[in-house]
Amino acid sequence: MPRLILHVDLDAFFAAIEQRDHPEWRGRPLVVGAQPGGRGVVATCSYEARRFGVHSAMPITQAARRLPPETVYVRPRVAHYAQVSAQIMAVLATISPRIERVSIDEAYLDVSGLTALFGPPRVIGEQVKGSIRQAVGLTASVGIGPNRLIAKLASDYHKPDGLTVVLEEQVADFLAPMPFNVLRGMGVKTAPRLARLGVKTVGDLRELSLETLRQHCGARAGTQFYYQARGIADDRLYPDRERLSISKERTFPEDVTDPKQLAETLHWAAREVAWTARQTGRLGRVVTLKVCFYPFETHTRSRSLRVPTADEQDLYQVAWSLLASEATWTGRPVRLIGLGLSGWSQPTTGQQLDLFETAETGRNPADNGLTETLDAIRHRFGAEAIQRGIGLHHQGN
DNA sequence: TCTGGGGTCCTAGGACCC
DNA sequence: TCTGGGGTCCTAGGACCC
Repeated sequence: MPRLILHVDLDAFFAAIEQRDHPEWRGRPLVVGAQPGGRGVVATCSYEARRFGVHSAMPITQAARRLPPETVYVRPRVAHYAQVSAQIMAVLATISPRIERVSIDEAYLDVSGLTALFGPPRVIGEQVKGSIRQAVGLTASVGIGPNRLIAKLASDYHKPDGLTVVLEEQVADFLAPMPFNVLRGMGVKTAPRLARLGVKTVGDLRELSLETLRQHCGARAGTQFYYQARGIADDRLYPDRERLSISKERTFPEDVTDPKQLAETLHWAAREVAWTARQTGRLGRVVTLKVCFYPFETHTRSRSLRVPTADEQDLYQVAWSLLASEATWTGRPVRLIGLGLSGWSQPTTGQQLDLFETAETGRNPADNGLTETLDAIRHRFGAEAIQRGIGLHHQGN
């Protein structure tokens, strides 16, 4: 008995919310993202803007050249979109409790057992679209298939406001004529490699042997593509996946060489990351510094701490020492700098638990109380340890 | 022509341990 | 003295996704 997986994807989500909230912007090209002239990209744009060839991830300068003067440009209001998203997810959960939210505007539902209650797959799809429209006044595209891949491709098949059902016996015919780069994991690096072999459609790709695919795409990805081309993919949901890392980064309007400005930005990132970590009850052991130079040359440096932390001073000091220990970076203009925390572990000391208590009181993360708490840990484990990021799992490091 | 910000996953080498 | 192979951790980079 094949499963029935439903994928729901809100149409031009950010742009649709802005047009919903601002009737005067309806029917006009609208871009949510960077301001024209700045550094940045299109996050989402309205269908009116797409008619000019503009799409997500397009550099804003390029988009602005294509779009007419009446175009509306707005900065993303992510917190607001997240609220709308939560409303939608709540409504979806009333249709099937087996739900996996994959991003702010996408979710999978396992609707395998629902045909007895609602009727055939198409009726379930209509129910999903109808309840979203009723709850938040937005349209969504829905795809239903025997697994995640087919459901996702089906929701992409008709946009916007689409509904596509692909039954198991239709999978092969559905896939064969599609451009092969619709497969998951087929990006700007891998696709050209296969295109050189003469592959154009999923049907073409299906002619390649497992060995050939693994040779050109790597063992893992190659195997994935082999099965995807045959419509074989995961049909499970992963509802409660824990976030594995927290990070904050900033691209400067113009490249920066001033160390003071880099330090300030790292301070800001450390404060934000530490705050989020504490609010979600996490202590991390791995601090990662990310730096990007002209022209888009990106580097990361990370250090594993012996004592997990969620303290902004710790994060800042580790990141700064990682930056400072790279002699060849000194003086180079920096385009982007950021900081991440990962490698969660349970709090092991009373002082660490105090961090969360402080977070729960809602006090400003810059509050000195937190630093005092960390001082206690420093005292217990050694100041040098925390200041240097302690790190040093291996001798001689 | 220029490329955000937040993520996940994979690969690969070296260290270390058994 | 010389040798293997597996497993895990750490680190850096890269591809990809929304």
